[in-house]
Amino acid sequence: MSTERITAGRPRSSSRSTIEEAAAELFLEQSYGGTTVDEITQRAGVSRATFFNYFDAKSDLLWMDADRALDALDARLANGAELIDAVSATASEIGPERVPLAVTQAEVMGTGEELVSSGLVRVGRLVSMVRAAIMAHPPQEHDELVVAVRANVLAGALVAAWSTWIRGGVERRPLSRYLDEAIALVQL
Amino acid sequence: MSTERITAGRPRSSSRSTIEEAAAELFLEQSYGGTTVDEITQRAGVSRATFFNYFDAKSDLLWMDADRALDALDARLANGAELIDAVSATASEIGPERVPLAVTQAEVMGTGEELVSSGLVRVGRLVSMVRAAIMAHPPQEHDELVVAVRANVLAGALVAAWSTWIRGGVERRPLSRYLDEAIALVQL
DNA sequence: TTGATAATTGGACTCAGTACAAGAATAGAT
DNA sequence: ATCTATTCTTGTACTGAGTCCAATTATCAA
Repeated sequence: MSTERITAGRPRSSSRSTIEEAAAELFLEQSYGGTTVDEITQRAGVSRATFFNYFDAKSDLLWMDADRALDALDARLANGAELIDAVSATASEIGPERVPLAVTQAEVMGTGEELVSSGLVRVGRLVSMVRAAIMAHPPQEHDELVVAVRANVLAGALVAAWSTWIRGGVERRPLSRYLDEAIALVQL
Repeated sequence: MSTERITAGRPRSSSRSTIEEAAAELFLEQSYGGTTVDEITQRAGVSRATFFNYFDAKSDLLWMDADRALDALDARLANGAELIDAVSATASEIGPERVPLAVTQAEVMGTGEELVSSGLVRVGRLVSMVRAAIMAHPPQEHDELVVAVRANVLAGALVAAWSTWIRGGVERRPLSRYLDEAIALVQL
């Protein structure tokens, strides 16, 4: 993946996963907003500076699962996979337990501004990826507006599928069902 | 609008517009990221606390035009207007000069995380409004996924139109042309 | 003049995120 | 074993956004 060690040097301790676990615990106990980075690193037995070696922002902790999925999608697209195929393949790796902390937190603490905006950052990333994929497979379309609309529409459908799947609760169908249905709705 | 005075009390001085103007100047001189709230309020001749009486966040200053447009759209929808009509009417009020500071700032300082996320917050607001409007005029559709897809798709088309219009530069056509075209692309 | 109301202000505070230099742990080479 | 390059880790100091609140000030109405 991204964090592959190449040469020698001081090896990473298990800091990353330790931090993730400490954060998950604390968020359950105190909620996201009620937990400081200091508390997380203290429980993880790690210095505060180390936290920012591993995460760009506290809100990254809410979206680790989503980010990993987006990374996987990105990798497939970089390999030249067709967009819809790449989406399907990535979705098939997302089991029912892969509900981002952000969602459980939203239920507990309402939809804070930070929660919304950090989540929308991921949507923005998805839109960028979709647009790049569309432009890489140009079905003779170069009109700026048409490309922009297609990218936003497709990304919007994917997000709708994903969020509906999330809200489906325990008895929901697999994510791929929702995706197929959503994509069918926007295929002209 | 929203800030109509009803009863007595100390009247607002011209703080809001003074702050907006000071901020616009400073952003041009120093860029958004290079300007602190302190500097803005100092130039505006106003206390720092007053700034946060008028704005929830520094990034609000980047999106004042967009927020006003969204307010106008919201008001029309609250009055029961049809979604497409409300969008058209609102768009007709947006002249070629109504390019948010965010866009000019993006050209200067690249697409910073804060710029992206604050902008996407507006997209989120638009999606919410579109979804509410769709559910208020139910063409017998109650399936959660279908509603979510429609809302995201339509909002995505609107955003695509708007951002393409923005990027069109000086010689662009009126915003309503872009919107009509984008909406036509997603009308089934 | 008096009172109610609401804007403004200063000041202290919390916390996320940045910057950087010093220290610690490893692999590989000599 | 020792040295060296590499890279993770940590302490520390700092900036700046956003919150909170009590005190002050400007206006309207009675």
